[in-house]
Order: sequence, then structure tokens, then C-alpha cells
Amino acid sequence: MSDKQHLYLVDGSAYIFRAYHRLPPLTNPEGTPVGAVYGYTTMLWKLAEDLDKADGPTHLAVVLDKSSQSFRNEIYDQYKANRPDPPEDLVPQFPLIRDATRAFSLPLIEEPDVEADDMIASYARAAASQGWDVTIVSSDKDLMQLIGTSEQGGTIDMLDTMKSARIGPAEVEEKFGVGPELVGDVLALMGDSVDNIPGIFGVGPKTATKLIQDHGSLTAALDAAPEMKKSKLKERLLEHRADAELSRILVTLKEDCELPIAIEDMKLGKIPPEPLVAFLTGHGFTSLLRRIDNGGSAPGPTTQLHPAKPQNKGEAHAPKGNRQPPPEMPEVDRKAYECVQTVDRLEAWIDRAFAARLVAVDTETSDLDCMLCDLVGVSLATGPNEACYIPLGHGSDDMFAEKPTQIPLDVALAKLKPLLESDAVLKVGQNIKYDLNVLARHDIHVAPIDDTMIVSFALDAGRSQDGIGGGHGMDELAQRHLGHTCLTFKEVCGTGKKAISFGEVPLDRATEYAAEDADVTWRLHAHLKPRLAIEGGTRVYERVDRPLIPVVADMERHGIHVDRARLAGLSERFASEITRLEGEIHEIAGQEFAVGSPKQLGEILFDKMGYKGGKKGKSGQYSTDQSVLEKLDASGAPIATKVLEWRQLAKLKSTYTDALQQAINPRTNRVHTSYSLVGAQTGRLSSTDPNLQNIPIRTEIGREIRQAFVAEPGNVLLAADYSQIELRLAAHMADVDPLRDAFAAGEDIHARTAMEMFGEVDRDTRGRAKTINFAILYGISRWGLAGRLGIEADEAQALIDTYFARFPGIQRYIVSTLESVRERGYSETLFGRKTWFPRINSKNQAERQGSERAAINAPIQGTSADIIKRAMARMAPALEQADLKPGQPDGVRMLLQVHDELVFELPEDLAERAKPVIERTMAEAAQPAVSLSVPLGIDIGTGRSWDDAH
DNA sequence: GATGTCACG
DNA sequence: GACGTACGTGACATCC
Repeated sequence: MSDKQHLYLVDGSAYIFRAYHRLPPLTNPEGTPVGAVYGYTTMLWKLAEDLDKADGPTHLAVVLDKSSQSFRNEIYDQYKANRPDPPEDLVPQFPLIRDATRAFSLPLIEEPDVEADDMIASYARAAASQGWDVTIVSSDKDLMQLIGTSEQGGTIDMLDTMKSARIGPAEVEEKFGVGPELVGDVLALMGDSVDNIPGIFGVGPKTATKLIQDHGSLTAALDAAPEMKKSKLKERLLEHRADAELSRILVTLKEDCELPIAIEDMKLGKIPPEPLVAFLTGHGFTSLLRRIDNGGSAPGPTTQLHPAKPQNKGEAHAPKGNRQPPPEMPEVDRKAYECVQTVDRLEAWIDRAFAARLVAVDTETSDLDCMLCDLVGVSLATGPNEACYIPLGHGSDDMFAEKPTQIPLDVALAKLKPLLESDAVLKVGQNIKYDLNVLARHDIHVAPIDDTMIVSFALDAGRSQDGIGGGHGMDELAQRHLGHTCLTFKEVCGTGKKAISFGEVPLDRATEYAAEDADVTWRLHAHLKPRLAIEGGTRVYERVDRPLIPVVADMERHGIHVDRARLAGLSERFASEITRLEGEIHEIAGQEFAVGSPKQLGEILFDKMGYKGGKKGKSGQYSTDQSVLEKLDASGAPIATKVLEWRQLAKLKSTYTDALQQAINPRTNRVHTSYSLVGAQTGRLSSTDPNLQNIPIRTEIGREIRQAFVAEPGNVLLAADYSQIELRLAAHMADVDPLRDAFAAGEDIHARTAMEMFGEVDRDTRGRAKTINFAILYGISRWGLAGRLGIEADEAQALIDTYFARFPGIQRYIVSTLESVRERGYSETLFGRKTWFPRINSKNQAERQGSERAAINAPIQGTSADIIKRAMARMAPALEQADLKPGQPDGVRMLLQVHDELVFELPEDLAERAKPVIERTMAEAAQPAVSLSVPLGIDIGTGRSWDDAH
């Protein structure tokens, strides 16, 4: 083996297009494609393995196209203009190519304004002129011009990895009939329809080769044209000479590009295993992963094949992952932003976004409620400080006030629509569900999308202890990851009574705020998205959460019908009952007071009336909650009964019957909740404004509120819920055979537990068994269980011991889960969703134990959330396949999700056909990613109202 | 804005 | 020896 340096330059962009077409379409069940990425990964692997071989690389770099625009577009505006959009399922793979390259710790070259071919040419020439050998990993014919040997003895050849073929001067001669130095001349005559290089019309490879062979060069061939005998070819050569000369320039590679990384720095060494393992795991590339684990061959000559153990054992409360140094980007410069006020400038920005293939988008509106607001402006960003704001609805309502210059709303939206809907351009937003809804109301259906808030959640759920949006809000992310303080909405719009709507903000100020939001979103995406692959978040993000965003947006936008008159009737009834009870309470107490004030009530009950059992909390206030009042009630305190009744009615009236009437949207006449995808650390959704996930059901009087949720005439509501899903998952995850058998046999699970625990089943033992089953899911303590069952702590401990003895898997699950969380800092669901527990090793016992209980529960609650989310993402395709017209006025529509339940509205006559489709989609939602050892049971029903559907 | 309470899974 | 006692949410009323 000689000690000659050998540089390999990988043409990554060209590779993935070929890999996409050549490889089987590897996709996961949700259809997230990874075929090309897989091909690319195996290719890098193979190259790295060749390190010590003769002719193998000593140095290696990957070159990618930065954007689809280059200096050639300035020479010829039609350059590559005919190029079709990349296939829809290739687009999401582009960023993953970068992730893969980083996972191999390989240098990555991406330069604006030139193409990958130019960078390859420049590096190849530079290396060869130092006497290095160069291999270009590509089969692109344009690059064949470079093949040959330099004066310094460095050879340049090519390697087609798909055909395992070396391409040297002989192969070029065979293909083109001329040597590499004349390939450019042949190409200039031929043209290229894909790149839209004109060439000479009617001249193909055969003719082009012959002309160059005969005349020795392009110029000579063109010069000889007048002398040729009369023919079609002669005419064409004369007529299109200029085209050929332009083409010659276009196919010429720029060989003097600035080299951003020195070739010496491309030295290929041992591939560090950690990021690679993380990447392979994250994408489920298990066959490659096994090659590392089997003591084998991480690519490259490795001395240490296994990933190092994390160094921060026992320090999980001090995570480092989300405190990375900011990436290399210029400081945010608000003066760099453009306010777009003409169609020309708008078109320029749209072109720029198409060229970049990725654009951050943000909408500004008149109100936080995306179903009530008006669109006020749109901002776009294509890079750091490359951002603009397009005002569309600025100016006060005063008709005499002068409005600022703005592109008319309909004109601007018509221009933006093709960009926002183009498969070839990824739209990135921070909480993009909001923008999806705003734009959908203007008939713009934004896709494909990425969401920095959801990416942050997939990476860092639970890491932040408090803060609006659970620590995934933009201002917070900007501060944490970019070290940047955003302009706040309050700074721009003011606060309180003096607050103005965004449409009243002067344009210069509005531009600074709005364009900054898009700019910061772009930066956050660049920073956070690569972490997904490195840290194993890709699976849950790509397969669970990302596909859900448009699904949930649709549910929000459609809303649900509530019967206003019925709610008003209930409000009236409750009001008079409340008044009556209040009078009776005051009479018993012997004075008037605010029944709704726990402070006053506590003083009345325990000080004035002298009841026993008053317990003061740390705020020095008596507790008067339900359990306290029930005890008083049982010991014969009539006032406690009345207060309990009063509390129930006051709650139902204020929170439901009054508030829901207010929540009816006057435009749609329906109630539109807003779901948060980052609201619960476990991965559950949460629902706000109004919360439709806590509509009463447990009491008779509460269920009357459910009766006000109704279908439109001719339709019915369908409710489908997972039966005991968390217990089923616990049985599976903890390997509890008796529970699994009971579920498999369709038994009453609490009765079975009672039998195992107490040896007999009756109302009492079944009820206690049910309490214990739930206690298990929540992380049990003897005192907690004792309180719930009204027994002593040592009796409760005895029950817990019995439970563990009967179901030994449970204890193993608890111990191993806690061990893992203490060591790694996070828990994981069956689908790989992480929840971090920064206080799991806290010295404060209460804090630590609280984290432990949450950590025991999170994998179960989170897996349940993953499963129903997968069902939701698959629901529309499943209904479509069954011809149930999802989303259409005469079809089936999903309206609500309540953790283990989905609510649909559909024409009455579709109900019987819809039921099995919905049931199957929900029951099979874990598959094929996860194979459960218990069946998932679904209860399903229909009715005019939500109550009737149960 | 914090606290207490209670609606849901 | 004290701590505070089941997991995950959101809305409302009161009070400071």
C-alpha cells in the first residue's frame, strides 16, 4: 500500500435522486419515506469501510447542493427551469441526508450560488495539483470532464457505487467516443433536457460525438459548418451556434471556487460511534446497527466499536443536550428585514423560497383565536437575516385614516398559494397548526410542513420545569438555543387596556417583529432538526407527531355543534338551584358569606360552627375540599351536603353551561377547541379555549351537559374509546401474565384482580381492586392507597405486597424503569417518545418521589397517547379506502379526541359501515411498529348527542 | 398571579 | 425525624 493521499468526494445530491429511484420505497406505516436515506447511509458505510484498502479513501467529504439557484441562472435564466419538482416522498429526505452525514462525523460542503459539481471540480483540481489521487463518487456525466492525471501525478477518477464501477479515461472514451477533455464539447452540442441546457436542436449523443471526433473541438465543428454540404445538420449548426456556445459555458465546471474546508482537514479516521448509533437507532436501521453491536465493524478501522457509556451518569438532572453552543450564524439584525409592499418584491421572495426549498413561515393576525381572527400579514425567512414581512391588513378601522401601502390581500395570497402548497418546498413554522388554520380559511392548504415547537417537544419534553407552552414557546427556545432575545408581542402591541391589535402597529415596527419570528423559526429549525436524528427523536416526530399536525388542525377548524338553547335552559335551572341552596346554607350558618370562598367557608365550618377535623395547609387555611366535606356529611353535618351540592352546580354553570354558550363561534355556529400537541409532558394532547376534554360524564346531572353536544340534522355522533388501554399496556409492558390472560379472554379486569387479591369477587372487593389497579399505574405509596381505601398504612402495604406477589412483573417493571430513568434522565414509550425527569435524583425527597411516580406512569400514559395519535393519523386514509368520504359534508369527520376516545360526526346511514373501519384502525394502531401481547378493545356507539353515543 | 377546587382521562 | 402522600391536564372564583 502506498502512502499516497486519496481524496473521495461524494456527490450527495445526485446520489439520493438515483437511490430514490433504484431502491425499494422503504417507508414506515405512516408513509414517512427513508429509502433514499437508507441507501445513502449504506453507501457512506461502505466507503468508510474501504479506508485501509488499496485505492480506498484517506480523506473524504460530502458535497451537497445548497440551493437550486446558482451563478448559471444569472447567465441563463432558463437554466434547470424545466426541472420537475422532486417527488413528494423524497422532499422530507433532503434534510435527513445532512443528518446522516453528520452522524458519520464527515465534513459537509454546501456553498450558495454554486452547484455541488463546481465544488467537486474545485476540490478535485486542488487535490490533484498537490499530487493527490481523487475519486469522485458519482455517475454524473458532467463530472466526467474532470477525469485524468494532473502534471503533479494526481489522478482523478470516478466511482459509481451502485454499479460498483470505476470510471477512468477508458470508460469515458467508451461512453463519449472522446477523451475527458472533450466531454464538455460533446455535452454542449447534445444539450440536456433535464437541466434545460439547449445544445443544438436535433443533435443527440451520436451526432455530437461524431462532430467532435471529426473536427477536434466544438469551436472547430461550428466554424466548419459553412463549409459543410447542404443538410438539416448544417442549417441547425449555423442557426443555433449561439445556443451551443451558451451551452458550452453552462456545462463548464467552475474549478476555482473558494474552498471552505482545507482538504487536509478532510482526513478520514475512526468514525465516532455515538452519533452514528443514535442516528441508526433513530431511523430503525437495525441491520446496520447490528453490524456495530455484533462486535463487528463500525465503519473504518476501529479500535473501540461500542458506543461509550454516557458520562453524566447520576447527573441526569443537569442535562446538556439542550444547552449546545449556538450554531454559526450571524446575529439577528432586525434592520436587515424587508417590508414587502409591491407584487414585484413579493415575487422575488417567492422565487427565493422556491430556490431554497425550505422557508420559515409565520402569519400575523388580529386575534389569538385562529377561528375568529383576521389575517394581518405573512412573514417568510429563507436564511439567517433573510426575512421579510408582507403586510396585508394593516391600518386602523377609521375610514378617514390613510392606510399604508399594501399588496391587496387576494393578490398576495394568490401569489403565495403555489409556494405554500408546493411539495418541493418545506414550510417551517413555530406552532404551525395555527398558521395552517388561518391559511386554510383562505383556501390555502399548506404542505409539507415542519414545526420547531413539535421538534423541541420530541427532544426536550419535561426538561423545562415551567413556562408558557411547556418550555417550547418561541421566545424561550430562541433564548435557550440561540442566545437571542426576541421582541415580545407586548413590546409591540402594548398590554392591558392600551393594547392595540397587530394591524394597528406601524409597518416598520411590525416588520421587525414579524420577520424576526420567521427568521428565528428558520434558525431554530436549523439548530433543532439535526438533533432529532442524533438523539433518537426522529421516529416519534416523523411517525407520530408530525403527521398529526394537519389532522388536528382539521378537527379544530371543523368544531362541534352544541345546542345553545339547551345550555341556556340548564344555566337557568342551575342558577335558581344555586340561589336556593345559598339561602339554606346561610340559614344553617346563621350569617351570610361567600359560599364560593374556601377561606370564608373554612372559618364558618371549623371556627364558628365548631366542627372537628379542620386541617390547615401551609397557607394557614382550612381545607374544605370534597373529601373533607364528605367526611363532615357522613358525621351528620347538613351544611356540608348543601355546600357539596352548591359547589357541583356552581362548577357546572360557570365552567360549562355559561362558558360553552360563549364559546360558540358566531361565524360557524360551532364550538372550536384548540388542542396543544405539547401540552402534556407524557405526549398526550391537551385542550383549551374551551377545554373539551373535561366535559362532565360521571354524574347524572353532569351528563345533561353532554346531551347538548349534538350532531347536525341527518347526522349522528359516534364515540369510540379504548377500553382500559393503560392497564392493558401495563400488562404488556410489565409482562403480567394473569392480567394478559384476563384481557385475552375478555374478562372483567377488576373482577379478575379482586379474585387474585382477595380470593372472592363482590362489589366491595372489585371496587378495592379497581382502586389498586389505578394506584399501580400512578406509582403507588402505602399512604396514598391507605387514604383512598380508608384503611391504615400498614394494611395498605400488605395489599401492595399481595399485588406484587400475584403480579410479579409489576415490581420488576417499576424497578427497571426507575433504574433506567435515574441513569439516562428520561423515560421512553414503546414508540420511543422520551420524557425527561430532571429531578429524579433530587436530594429533596418529596421532589424525588414525585418524579419517580411520574416516571413510572409516563411510559404507560405516553404509549397510550402514541397509539391513539397513530390511529388519528391513519383514520382519514382508512375511511377513504372504505369510501366513507372523510372530511366531506356527506362523509365521516373526526371531531374530538379525549385521551382514549375519538368522537366523529357522520350521516346516519353511514354509521354501520363506519364502525368496523374506525374500530379496526384504532385496534391496530400500534402495529406494525409494536406488537402487543394484549388485544386493544374498543367500545363504540352512536347517537344524536355525545351522551347518547356512549 | 397564587391558591383552592373540581371537571375529565 | 420531618416531609406529604396517585399520574396527566385546564377553567373558574377568590383573594392578595
